[in-house]
Amino acid sequence: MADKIAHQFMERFDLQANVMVAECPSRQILGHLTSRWGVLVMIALMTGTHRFAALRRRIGGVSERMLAQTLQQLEADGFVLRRAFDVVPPHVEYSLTPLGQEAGAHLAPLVGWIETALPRILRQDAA
Amino acid sequence: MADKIAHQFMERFDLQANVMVAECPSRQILGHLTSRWGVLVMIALMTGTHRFAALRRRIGGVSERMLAQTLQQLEADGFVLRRAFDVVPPHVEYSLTPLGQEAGAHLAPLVGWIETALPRILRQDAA
DNA sequence: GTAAGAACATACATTTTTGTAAGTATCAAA
DNA sequence: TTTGATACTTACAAAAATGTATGTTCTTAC
Repeated sequence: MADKIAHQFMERFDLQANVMVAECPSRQILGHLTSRWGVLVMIALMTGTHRFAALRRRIGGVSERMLAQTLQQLEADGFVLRRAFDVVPPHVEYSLTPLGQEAGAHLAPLVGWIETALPRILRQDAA
Repeated sequence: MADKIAHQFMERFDLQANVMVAECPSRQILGHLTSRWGVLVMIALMTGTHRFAALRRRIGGVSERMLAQTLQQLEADGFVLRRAFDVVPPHVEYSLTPLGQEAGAHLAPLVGWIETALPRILRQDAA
């Protein structure tokens, strides 16, 4: 699917990926990582393994549909690891892969900065 | 407008903003900064002042409409400074405000990491 | 004199994203 | 026995994002 296409471009961008180029696969990865729920899922998983319902409770406002979709995307990119136990009721654990932790290590500071800078940012708005 | 509402919530989140809370204004800021074109505009402006057309050429795939819209949003948040010279044809320069540079300082590493890690990320996909 | 460039605004159409509601299977608690 | 919890999926609908095309206004280059 879309993955095969990415690999074709990959050969051209292997030497130097560039997000400024529309066709560069890095664009899509950036998109997944900075998607509305993607960032929050990554941040939430930075604090350790979580189950689906736990993530949903932690991330205010996500619908089940969006959470599932986002997790699948991040899993496909290799950022999230999904471990399912074959029991009933179902038990599934989500965590970050080593690659995901690297990404998270860059997302966390950004989010952290926004949270602490928020008062300054909002004050600026009025000006 | 929406700004006034943000300030109302602000009082509650002034002590500690939290992106995990749906109503926290930090969510919107995060959204602007990580929007499809927002990230790229910020990154582009990290390298200095640019004119509208220059930004458009630099950021592959942006339409005039989206670039203008994104720039206005970032300007409203206080991340981007717009300087217009009253000449004809029009001359407008965009740059990052101090606040914008702080934000950019966190976005750049993220994007940089994605670009260098891309080969690893894409290989992971196949697995 | 006609085309091109500058930095957008605006209307309209389409695409993408997101939400809502309901369904699935099984077990434990009330 | 009805409800709740678990982790989803699917269909349908509404909302949001994005693209395309056109217009503006004046000047310079061809």
